[in-house]
Amino acid sequence: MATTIKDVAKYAGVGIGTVSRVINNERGVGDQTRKKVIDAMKALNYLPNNMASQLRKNETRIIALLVPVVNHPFFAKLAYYVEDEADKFGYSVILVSSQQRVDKETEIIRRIKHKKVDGAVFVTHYIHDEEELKNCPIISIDRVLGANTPYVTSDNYEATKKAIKYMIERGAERVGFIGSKPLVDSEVMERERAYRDVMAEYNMPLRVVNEVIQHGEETVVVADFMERYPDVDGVFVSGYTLSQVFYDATLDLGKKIPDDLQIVSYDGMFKLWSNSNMTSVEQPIEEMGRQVVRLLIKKIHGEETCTRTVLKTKFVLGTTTK
Amino acid sequence: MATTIKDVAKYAGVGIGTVSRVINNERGVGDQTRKKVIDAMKALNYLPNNMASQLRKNETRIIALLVPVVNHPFFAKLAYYVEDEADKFGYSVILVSSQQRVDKETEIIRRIKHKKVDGAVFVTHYIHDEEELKNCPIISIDRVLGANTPYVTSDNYEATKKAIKYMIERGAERVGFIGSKPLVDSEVMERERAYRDVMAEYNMPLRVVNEVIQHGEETVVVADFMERYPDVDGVFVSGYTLSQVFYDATLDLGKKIPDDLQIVSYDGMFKLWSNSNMTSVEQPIEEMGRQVVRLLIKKIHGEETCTRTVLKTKFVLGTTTK
DNA sequence: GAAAAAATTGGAATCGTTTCCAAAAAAAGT
DNA sequence: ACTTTTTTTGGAAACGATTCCAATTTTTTC
Repeated sequence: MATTIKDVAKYAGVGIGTVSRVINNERGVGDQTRKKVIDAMKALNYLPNNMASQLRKNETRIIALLVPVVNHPFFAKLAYYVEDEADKFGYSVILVSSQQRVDKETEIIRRIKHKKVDGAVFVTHYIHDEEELKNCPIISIDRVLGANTPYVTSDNYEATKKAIKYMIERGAERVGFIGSKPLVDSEVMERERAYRDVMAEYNMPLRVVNEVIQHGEETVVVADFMERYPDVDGVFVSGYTLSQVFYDATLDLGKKIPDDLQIVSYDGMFKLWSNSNMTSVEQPIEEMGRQVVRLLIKKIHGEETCTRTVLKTKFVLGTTTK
Repeated sequence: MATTIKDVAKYAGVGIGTVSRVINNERGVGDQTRKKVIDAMKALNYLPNNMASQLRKNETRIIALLVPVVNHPFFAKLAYYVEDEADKFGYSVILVSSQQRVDKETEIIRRIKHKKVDGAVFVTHYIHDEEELKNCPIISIDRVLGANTPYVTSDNYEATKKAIKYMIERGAERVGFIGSKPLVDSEVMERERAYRDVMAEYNMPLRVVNEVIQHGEETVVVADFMERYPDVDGVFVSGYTLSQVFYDATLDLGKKIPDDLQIVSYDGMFKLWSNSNMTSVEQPIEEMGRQVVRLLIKKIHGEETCTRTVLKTKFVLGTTTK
């Protein structure tokens, strides 16, 4: 029953092609004609049917954003900026939380192939057949998915080096590293490499725990770390959840922060307490979100994109370092 | 270049109607024929084009979820459950953060009318022309949008009453209420009503601050409250952000919680500190998310739905009450 | 003022499904 | 064996836009 382009054409006394041209703001329509059409659209309360134009143009103008969980400051902020940037280009975002389930990723790939979405941003960490990803416009964050999948990341190596040296300069002598190892090849692993390099440079022994951590296991891993290295006086914590758990655990152990123990985190929680916050490497979430969208749209349109985009982090001083 | 239903039909040596029936799992196809078609689909690596079937069926199988911000535990969790439930019915969810902008809401209504989405869930708080919402499948949370817009809410009145009485039973004598007033008619206002009723019942004077709070103004409002009522020994805080700000502020003022001052929040933050958490009324987020989706899908299909759904909250004891 | 070039216009064909109707085949009833 | 009923099948029409080409009109050029 809805009014279609035909109704508008008839009402305005023009052809459907002309109406289409007016809708899409194309040039090549006379001024009076254009006005007639616009008036007709108003009079009939016409709204173009998106599904029809999608079919004809073969694009949905929808992208999928796949995150492990929505309820996490990093992903939530990322989702916001992705949505905001996509909107600027006329794209909507479908948000999917993989919640540790591989099938969700495969499902998104399926949706791309079914033309339910035009492309996707992957922030999750599962393994895929490289073949499966062929011709799928996908961009990932931090993670190396294969030759045809560009990714955006932050300067993990340099930022970690700087953070650790900062603690050492402020007196830390027994420096540890605690992290959660990603399942797949990811830039996140650069953090451990940076730590090892700094330790070598200063001739300090390694104090590392960096395993694949299941959701909920953080407490155990942290306890394990503190048991193995009870003498640490400076720790680099990789990741938001771990840093939160680690901080709480050290307080429970009666450590004075930062006097007994300095902490720096990568992507750590900013606010700890009324007047205290963690010294941390802050990722440029906004820039990451916007970049990833711009790259994806380029890829959707078949343009060339650079495969690796590294963005600068910010070192934010808090109260967990001297 | 993609394979279409026609290619499958030709390959299998059947009509396109038959193929369509197989795709949609309809009955009325002979067993051998069905097998032939399935084999053909596999052989040709056929994937139905969603846009085409959407156009024909006049449905997108997409719903929009409009929240004020994604980066907020309540909305993030809600988003997760909405997505999960929608997925069960074959719907995708487009997440939009209104970020305090009215135009985003109007934009969603536009998208429904353009058939970009089938319906929407509104969790935001702006005012709309009731006429504009006619024939738009929309469900809201907490908020009364008009006669044709059903909503889901929690038992605000009863839960608040219970929470306040709990503090009084544990010795609170000067009880206050601090909240953020919604812009539109909302069930959230029941909380203040409950507070006033309890105060009347116990013959206690009112200590209320409940205004429309712009984002970022919370600190000022809390300071204002503490200045006006420095003697409070029990406070009900409505809402997540406020409860966080309020708790920090009272600590800064040197109050001992819960000895000097008891706090209960509605939808407050659970974890405050390593071993402390806030006593609060916990909303049944999962149930709210799932219900809202089921109602919306009913509405999309033109079925009748009840206009007001009230779900039970849970009173969770923490360390901010005696 | 005629010819050439440029701008405007109309509408058939198309995108890839679903849906409907009529025809054919199979099953059931007598 | 011949109806009658039921099940299976094929394919035209439809969904509502865009895109292209040819036809028309307008503008420019000489």
